Amino acid sequence: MRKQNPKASKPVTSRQLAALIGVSQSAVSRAFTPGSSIAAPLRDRILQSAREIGYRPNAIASMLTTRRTNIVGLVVSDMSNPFYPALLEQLTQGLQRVGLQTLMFNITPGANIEEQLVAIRTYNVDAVVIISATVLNDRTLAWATEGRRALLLNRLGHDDIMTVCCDNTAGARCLVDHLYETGRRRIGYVAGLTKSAIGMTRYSAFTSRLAELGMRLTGTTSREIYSYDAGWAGALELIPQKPDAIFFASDILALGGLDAMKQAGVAREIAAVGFDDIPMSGWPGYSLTTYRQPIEKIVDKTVELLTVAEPGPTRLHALPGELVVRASTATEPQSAAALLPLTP
Amino acid sequence: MRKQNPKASKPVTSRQLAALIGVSQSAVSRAFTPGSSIAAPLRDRILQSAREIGYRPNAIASMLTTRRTNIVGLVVSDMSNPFYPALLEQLTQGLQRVGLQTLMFNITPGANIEEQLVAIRTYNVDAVVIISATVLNDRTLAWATEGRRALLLNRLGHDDIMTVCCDNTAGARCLVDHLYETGRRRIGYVAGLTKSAIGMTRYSAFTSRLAELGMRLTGTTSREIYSYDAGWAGALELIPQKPDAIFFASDILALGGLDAMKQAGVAREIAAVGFDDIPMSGWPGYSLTTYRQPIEKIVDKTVELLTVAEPGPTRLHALPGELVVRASTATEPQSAAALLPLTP
DNA sequence: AGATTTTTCGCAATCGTATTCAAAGAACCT
DNA sequence: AGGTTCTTTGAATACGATTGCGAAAAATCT
Repeated sequence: MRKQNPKASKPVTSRQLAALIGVSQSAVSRAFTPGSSIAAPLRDRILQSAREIGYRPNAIASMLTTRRTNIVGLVVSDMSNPFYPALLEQLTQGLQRVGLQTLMFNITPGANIEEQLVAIRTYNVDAVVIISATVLNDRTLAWATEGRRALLLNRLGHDDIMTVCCDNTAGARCLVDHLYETGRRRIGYVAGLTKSAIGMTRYSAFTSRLAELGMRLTGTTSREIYSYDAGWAGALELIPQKPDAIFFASDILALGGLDAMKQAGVAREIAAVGFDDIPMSGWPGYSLTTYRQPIEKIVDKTVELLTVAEPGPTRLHALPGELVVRASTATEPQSAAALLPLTP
Repeated sequence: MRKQNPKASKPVTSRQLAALIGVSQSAVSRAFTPGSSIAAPLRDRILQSAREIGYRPNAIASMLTTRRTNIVGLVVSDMSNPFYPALLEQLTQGLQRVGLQTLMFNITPGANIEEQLVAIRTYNVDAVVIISATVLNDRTLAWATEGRRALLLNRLGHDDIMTVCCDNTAGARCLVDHLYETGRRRIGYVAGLTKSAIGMTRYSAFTSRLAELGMRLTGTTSREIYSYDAGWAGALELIPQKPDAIFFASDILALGGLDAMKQAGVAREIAAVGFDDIPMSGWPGYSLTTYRQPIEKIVDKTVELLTVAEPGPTRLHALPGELVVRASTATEPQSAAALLPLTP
C-alpha cells in the first residue's frame, strides 16, 4: 500500500476522451451526469466511445466537486449475535442496489471511540447508519452524525435521530398471545440487557400483555448480555420455579436456554420462545418459536430514508415482524417427527 | 442523500488555516504529511492551531492528488457460514488499526457481477481482499484486481494472487491423528464443496493421513454446500455404515451432523470433528472437537501483506491453526458432566 | 421572414490537498 | 570570511471531475 502497483496503467480521463472524439471535457462530464443539459445524439456518441476505450468517471474527483461521496458509514461494534450478519448482508446489498457504497466502522469498545470514527468526517461519508448494540454515548453519537444524515438501526432512545427497528411491542405481545393460546399460563422471562431501550420495550410489552390476559409473571432473570451462555444460565435459574413456558428476550438467549432445558430434562414440559429468528432457530436441533425481525422491510425503509430528498417528520419507524411457530411451543410434547430435518 | 444536509457547516480548509496563522498552505499540508520537509517548531504550531479550530485534512482531496485512497475493497458473497462474521469483524478492525478503511462489496451471485464491483475501480480502492466462497470466475477476478494489490482469503487455486489461509492440510491431518489416538478406526467423511480447492485440500489430507495410519475410509458423502442441513443429511447417510467417527469438512456441517446423530441416538457411539471453530461449536449443547482457524494470524498476515512495501515472492501463506478438543471426541461416552455450561 | 425563446455546448473557475521548483536561510567547512 | 551543502519555506501547478455563464445553434412563435 505504500507504493502504487507498477502495473497500474493510468486510467483514461474525461479530458483524454474528449480530445479523442473532438468534444469538450464538459460534454463528457455531462454525458455521465443524468439530467444535465446535453443533446441525446452527442451523449450517446460519448457514452459509446467511452465504452470502447474503457473510460469511467473517477468517483474521487467527482466527490471533490459535488461534495457527495455516495458512501454511507456503517457503524457496528459487536457481531457475536448471529442476527447482525444477516442484517449486515442484506443492508449492504440494499444500499449497493441504489448506488451507495458501505464503509465499515467496526468499533472496539473502551478505546477512544472518536478516533476510530474520524474517517466518518475526513472521508465525508454522506450518511451514517448505526447498528444496535454500539457503545456510543450521546456526545460521540452527536459528533459522529453531525452534519450528515444519520439513522439508528435496532437502537431506540434517541428521539432526534431517525430510527428503524422491528416493532418490538407487537412482537412481544404476539408471542405472549401465542403462548396463551397454546395453553401456557406460567410464563417466565429471561432478559438480556435490561437497561437498553430495546430490552425495556420487549419486557414491558411482555408484562403488560401478561397482565391483560390475567397472568402473573412466574419469574424473571437477566444476565445483562445477549449470549448463549446467559440464556443457559437464565433458564437454569427459572426451571425450579416450574414455568410452563419461558420467554427469552432474544433467540441467542433462547438457544442457550433450550439446551439447558434439554440437559435438565425438562425441554418437553417447558415451551420456549425467542425473538429475532436467527438462522439457528430454524435448525431441527432447536426448532424455536420466535418473532421474525422483518430484515427486508428494515433494509427497504433504511434505504428509503437515506435516499429520499426530505425524510419527513416521523423519527421512529417500527416495522411489523412475523410470528414463526416451531416445535419449541408445540402443544403436544415434542415428538421425534417434529425434529426431522427439512428435506435437504 | 439527494440533497446536502443544510446544517452541514463547511469544514475548515488547509488554506483557511494557513491564512489564519500566516503560513503557506503547503506548510499546513506538510505538517500533516509524515516525513515531509518541515521544521519541527512550525509543524507543532500548525498542528496545535489545527486542533484548536478543528481542522482535519480532507481525505477526498488528498486521494485526488496522491492517487491513494487508503481504502481496501472487501469482496464477500455469503455470510451464512458463521465463520465469516468473526473473520470479517477482526479483519476490519485490523485494517482500521493501520489506518485502512474497508469498503464492503457484498455480491449476489448470478447477476452481472462486474457491475456490482465497478466501484472497486471508480473509487480507486488501493487493494482488494476477496473472502472465500465468492463466486468469481477467473476473468472477473482478474478484472477486479487489475492494477491493485489483491489478496485471497480462504480461497485457494490462484497461484498468481497472494493467498492467506489456514493450513488446511495440517489441520486435517491433526484431526485424523486425534481421532486415531482416541481409538477411532472407522472414520467417515462428510464433505462440503468437493470442487473447491479448499475442500479438496482438506479431503486429500484426510485420506492420505488415513492411509499413513493404515486405516480405510469407512464412507464419504457430500451435499456440495456447507450448511447445517447438509451436515444433518450427510451424517444420516453415513450412520448405517457404522463409523466410530465422522470427519466433517467444516463446523457448520458438523453441527447439523451432531444433531442428526443425537436424533438417531448414536451420538455417544460416533465421535465427530469439524473444522473452523465457530462460536457455536463451543456451546455446551454441541461441544465439538475441531481445528481452530487462526483468525488473528490470518488478519495479521493480511494486514502485513497489504501494508508492506514489497510483498515478496511467496504467494501462498498457510497459517497453522490449533486443535480444540471437546466432548464430541471424548474417549468415554459423553457424560452429563461434559455438557455442563461454562461458568456464566 | 424576422423575432423570440429554448437547447446545446465550450470556456473557465472551482473543489482541497500534494508536490515540484526555486529561492532564501541555516549550518558546516576550510 | 567566504564558499558549499543541507534544510526549510512559499508560489505555482496538478489531480479529474462539476457547473455557472455566455455564445451559438436550434426550435418556436407571430
